[in-house]
Amino acid sequence: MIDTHEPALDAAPAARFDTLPLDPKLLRAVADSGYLTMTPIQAKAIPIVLEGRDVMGAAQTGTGKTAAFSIPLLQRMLKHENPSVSPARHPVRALVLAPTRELADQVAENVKKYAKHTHLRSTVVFGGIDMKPQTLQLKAGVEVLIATPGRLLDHIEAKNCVLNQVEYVVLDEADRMLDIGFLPDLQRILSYLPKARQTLLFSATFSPEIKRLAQSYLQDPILVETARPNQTASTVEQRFYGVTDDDKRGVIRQILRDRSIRQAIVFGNSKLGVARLARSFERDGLRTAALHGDKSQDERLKSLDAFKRGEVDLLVATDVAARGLDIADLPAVFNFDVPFNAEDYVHRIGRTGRAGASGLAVTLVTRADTRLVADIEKLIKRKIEVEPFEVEGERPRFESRRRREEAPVEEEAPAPRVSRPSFRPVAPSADPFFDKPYESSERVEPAAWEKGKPTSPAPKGLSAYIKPKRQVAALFGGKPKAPAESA
DNA sequence: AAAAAAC
Repeated sequence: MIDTHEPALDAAPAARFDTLPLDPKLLRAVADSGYLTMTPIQAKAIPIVLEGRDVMGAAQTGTGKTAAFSIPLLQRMLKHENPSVSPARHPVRALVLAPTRELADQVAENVKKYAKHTHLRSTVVFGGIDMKPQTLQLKAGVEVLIATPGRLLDHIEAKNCVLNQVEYVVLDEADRMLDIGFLPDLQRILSYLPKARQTLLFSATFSPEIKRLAQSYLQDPILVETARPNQTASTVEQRFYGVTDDDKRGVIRQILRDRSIRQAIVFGNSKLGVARLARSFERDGLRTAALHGDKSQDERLKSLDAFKRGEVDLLVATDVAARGLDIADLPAVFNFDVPFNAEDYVHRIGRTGRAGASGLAVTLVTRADTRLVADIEKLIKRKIEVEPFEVEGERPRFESRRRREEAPVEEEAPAPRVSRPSFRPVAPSADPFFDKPYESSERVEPAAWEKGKPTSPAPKGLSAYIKPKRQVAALFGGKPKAPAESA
């Protein structure tokens, strides 16, 4: 298990929302939502957003980033009406972009909640569903538009919305939005917006490359971070079990049973794998729903809703569910596959342990995952111990059959065995890297973000993505594979 | 080794 001790970074008593210079309409909505005090990211970011500054905000998963940008933006929109435009025309004044449809939907729900006592209208547009109702909403006029990139471009090109009056832009899960897969769409969208605007970037993970790239989209920004970047919530118990592929399903079932886990998300790396895994759990009698990009949008929303309502126990999902989704009191997350990007590990396990609740995150590790685990270890700056797992019951079918041929046995209650992917746990390392103290930075001007880095303009485009060569830790006690062998 | 986001 990972040492989750965190230094107390924000010892000051939590400030209340009603100490902020907010319109009574917004304070009432906040109170309606049941919120009294601010989380650290909210306490730090809201005053700065109110000042009109560009912000890059980094805070742990599940600490209220959505409210941290939407509440102060609504306040600014109430206070600074655009005098050149009649309010009756409802031009889009604030644009929020999110990387998945479900997340856009969730953000929109929150914005609506905070704006409900104001005259400000909002709507959400994303792909996979009929454009017409969205078009009608847009033509009726909205001040706040929440969107995924592809569908927004469709609406822009169809002239269903005009974005030349946008004063505020938010990139939720900003590091993903600036990722190579989204960047072209993002740049096209930004090209339709006025240059003079306030831009906010929020995420739980920001790599140094992305931080640098992000600066080219911000003006004189302030970095707000409330914990060491890329940090996982200290309330989440993280475990890594070394297993074989054949044992993975059984291990999950066993943990669910042994720990009496009510509900969990199981993450897989591929759509096909997730679909198969979901069917397998279904056959085992678990109430299961699948969520991935090959499902219709209708099915996706139904799966998520059923899970949130507690009608299904297991949500088997790709990384479409990794980021941002707020599922109340989710007790556990399983990584059936180790994620390809270490950042996604942080986001996946961030679905549990939200808002200070406790949670369990189990990652199943096979011998082939050595490098990926080393990447995670490096990102979260914590020593990872891969533990052996004691499996109850029979071996997976093909193995037990083979064993029977060799030595026929009178099978009674099968003895527990250890799932052994033929590696040994990591030896404790003396690497001081993992115990580096965290230096809190409340207001850091961009130049200081990258100490010692060249002060030349931030690189635009692909050069920002060239990562340094990854180092393979001798995680399983073995040597890194020779190139000839790995082919 | 993949996923996501438009039709």
